Amino acid sequence: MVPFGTSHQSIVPRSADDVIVAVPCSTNDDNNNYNKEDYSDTKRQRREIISGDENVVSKPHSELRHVVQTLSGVDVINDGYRWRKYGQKLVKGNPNPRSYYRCSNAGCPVKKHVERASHDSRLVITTYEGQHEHEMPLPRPPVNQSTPRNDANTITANGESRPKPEENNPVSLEMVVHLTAN
DNA sequence: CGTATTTGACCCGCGC
DNA sequence: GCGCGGGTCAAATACG
Repeated sequence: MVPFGTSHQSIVPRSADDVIVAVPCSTNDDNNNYNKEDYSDTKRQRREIISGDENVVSKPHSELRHVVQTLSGVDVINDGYRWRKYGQKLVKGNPNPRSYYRCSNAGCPVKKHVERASHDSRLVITTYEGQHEHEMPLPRPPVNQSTPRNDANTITANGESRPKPEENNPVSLEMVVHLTAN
């Protein structure tokens, strides 16, 4: 079903530099714990509640929250989906702005927030909310992508989709996925 | 022309 | 009750 809707995180970044390794940490967030802020979404729900009438009752909390930390130079991790930016905010405790994205697919409620670590500009924290119920639209024209990398990103259980850091991967890639079945 | 991005304003929940 | 902080919307603008 979805790329990362299960226990395994098959996030397949096809950007230039991202990674692939994902650690299914759900309990022990000690070492990878980067959440200085607990990602508390407090006022987030009000929208769904009032606009959802009562439909929301159907799915009280079936949204998964994936926190992906990527050590990379770019803040936009291309996971294969089309994201539309709908906001940006400067949050406290972090000099870097947080960007809000929504899946461009019709009917796809998935959202994601992207922010950089306050003390590590290379560390990008992407928080996914919800699950994609569709396939990767990937606007990529199937004409004849002779792209050397990508397309072969079929995540493997080994997480060996490493396309190959041919661009710039001076930094060690570290990615931590935090699944929160909320 | 259509789509995506940008930016400011508005709204809401929580803490004091 | 007020202020702060965070999240979302919507209009304008830029780009393909």
